[in-house]
Amino acid sequence: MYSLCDSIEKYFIRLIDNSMGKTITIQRGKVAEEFDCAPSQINYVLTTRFNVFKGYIVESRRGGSGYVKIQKISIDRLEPVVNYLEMTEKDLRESDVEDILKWLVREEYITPREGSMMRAIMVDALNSFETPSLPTSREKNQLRSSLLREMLLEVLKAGS
Amino acid sequence: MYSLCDSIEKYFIRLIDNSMGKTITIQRGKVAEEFDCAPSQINYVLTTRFNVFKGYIVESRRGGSGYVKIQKISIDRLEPVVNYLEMTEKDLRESDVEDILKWLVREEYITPREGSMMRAIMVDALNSFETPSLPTSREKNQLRSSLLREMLLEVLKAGS
DNA sequence: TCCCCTTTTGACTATTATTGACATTTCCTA
DNA sequence: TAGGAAATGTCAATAATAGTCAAAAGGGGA
Repeated sequence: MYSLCDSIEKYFIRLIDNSMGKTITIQRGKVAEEFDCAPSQINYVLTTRFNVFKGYIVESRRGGSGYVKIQKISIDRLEPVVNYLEMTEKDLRESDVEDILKWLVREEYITPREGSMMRAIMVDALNSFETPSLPTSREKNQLRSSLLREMLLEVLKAGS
Repeated sequence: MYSLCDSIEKYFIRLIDNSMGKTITIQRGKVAEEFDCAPSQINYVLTTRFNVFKGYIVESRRGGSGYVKIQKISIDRLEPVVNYLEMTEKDLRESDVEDILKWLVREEYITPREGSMMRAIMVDALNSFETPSLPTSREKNQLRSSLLREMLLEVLKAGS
């Protein structure tokens, strides 16, 4: 017994697999009309079935001639790293970040240049946070974790 | 699927890339007539697609023999952008950051991955980090601006 | 049956595009 | 030099999308 969102998911997957470049561009309203459902149902499907952890990137634009673009990406060797960061909500101390970056470079997940850039940016960002509010050490760790996670996610999206 | 302003944007980009000096001079009224739209539509396209964050400078003159000149900023002349950042009270919206990073990637000044990482820092990570003691939206924009400005200054140093 | 998780909907919000009325600037000519 | 013609600029209103969020509905297992 398929639910509505299962059907919509299958529909998108079929379109994507038949497309060149594994990318489709749709209009939310049109699809909602075809499936005779609320437009926000499409958002639900996108959020639950076509997010980056499932291997998809979604971009959209509102307004006249608005669209939703769904792109299938190849999840490469970065996947376990991102999964790790996603599963563990733990905060990262500065030394943790250093360790992880060294590991990422050693395993050639990222280039040395990227590694030093990430380190530099994270330090810069934290220093810039000094004013006007004073983040606690714990908040800084949270921020660090967040920065690293988002950077890796972006790299995953960008591919190669 | 393309909107009118998408078409006009493509038209300008084609003209610019085919031109010598990456500069074109057009007449607003003529273009509006070709595309059968309101003249102010052209201003809209210029404002949203050909601003300094996207790597373009627009000049114009009114009155008899008026014109609009669109110039692609050469990547080795980032000064206008940095100046602009300093003039606009160091307050950068997310979309400005995205635009400028896309531009730097497009011009192959940074790699897509590097662009993605910077984007992650300045957009995703800042947004995902919400605690009471931390920056307001405006403060975030200011932080963004200063990070981007530092980065551009680095690029300027390295580039020449 | 009851509970919890997923799905579905709808009201409200946000963003983008398009147009048109009106303002401003510059050139040309009487 | 004044005034009209010929351009571009500005701004607000409207239309056309998509996004968010919370509440209701549904479904499967203990």
